Amino acid sequence: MGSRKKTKPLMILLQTFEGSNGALSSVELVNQLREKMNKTTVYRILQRLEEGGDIHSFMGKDGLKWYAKCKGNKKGQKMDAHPHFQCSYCGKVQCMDLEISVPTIPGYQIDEAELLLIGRCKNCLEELA
Amino acid sequence: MGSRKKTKPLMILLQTFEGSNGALSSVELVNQLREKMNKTTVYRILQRLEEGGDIHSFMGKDGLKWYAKCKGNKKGQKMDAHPHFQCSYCGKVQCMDLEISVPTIPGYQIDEAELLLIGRCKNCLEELA
DNA sequence: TTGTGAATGCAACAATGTTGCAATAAGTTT
DNA sequence: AAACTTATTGCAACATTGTTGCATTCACAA
Repeated sequence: MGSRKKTKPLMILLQTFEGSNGALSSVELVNQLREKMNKTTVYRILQRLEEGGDIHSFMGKDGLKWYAKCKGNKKGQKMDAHPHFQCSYCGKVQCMDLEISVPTIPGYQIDEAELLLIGRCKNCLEELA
Repeated sequence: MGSRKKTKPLMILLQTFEGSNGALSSVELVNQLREKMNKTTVYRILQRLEEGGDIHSFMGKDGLKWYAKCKGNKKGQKMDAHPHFQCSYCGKVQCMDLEISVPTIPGYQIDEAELLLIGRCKNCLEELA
């Protein structure tokens, strides 16, 4: 008894997303998992998870890559387009549960759309009040 | 005659934007101006131009910072929100002359919105046809 | 057990961007 | 014009984010 299998990095990473409501930046992930796995592994697993459609990524205004768990949308389907909100005060990023309207442009083929909203988040606004 | 003032880096940079219809990435700018000025100067001038409202910046899907000249909108006014299109084939980025609709989110203050559209641009589509 | 391919760690590298400081240029005051 | 002051630039060194090559380990199948 007791000889349980070592939890795999991929699982650890997925759990990290479960335990967080917002999006996680690469930096946050690398730091938070520093003792459990190598940063190369973090990046590689993120890539695998993204390719597999389990998480999606986008660039923050801060120049960091942010990752979040995919909710409703099935694997491979790119156009689930919800906006992301980045607070310019606390820096945190969240997925917003809204549909965005993606414009059509004659002559162009649009495969993906990222709407990044920048401002002040609920928490930071309340702290101010 | 002939002793004209040396053109200042800031002017050179602004002219670079004039001569280009699309957006320019930091990398492109640093490379293109390598012989005329130091990369530190490029970055510093970009910052000044952005603060002054002459250009605006946004993150591309490629993780690079892209810059483009501000057209209609007056200095300081952030919410002119037009989308940017990045071609995943040639990598080029353009400002799209469209208004985008920025959602409202109760409890949040939205100061800025960036819509990045990713797909295949006119040129790349035509080459395929 | 052995063999095979995938997954991981490690170190070194690459690219983008920033900082400190010295040198220069531009503008002001006397 | 000379002296002073401030802003601009260049350079080198650094910081951060991310990638690559290669050796090692792990998981699984024969």
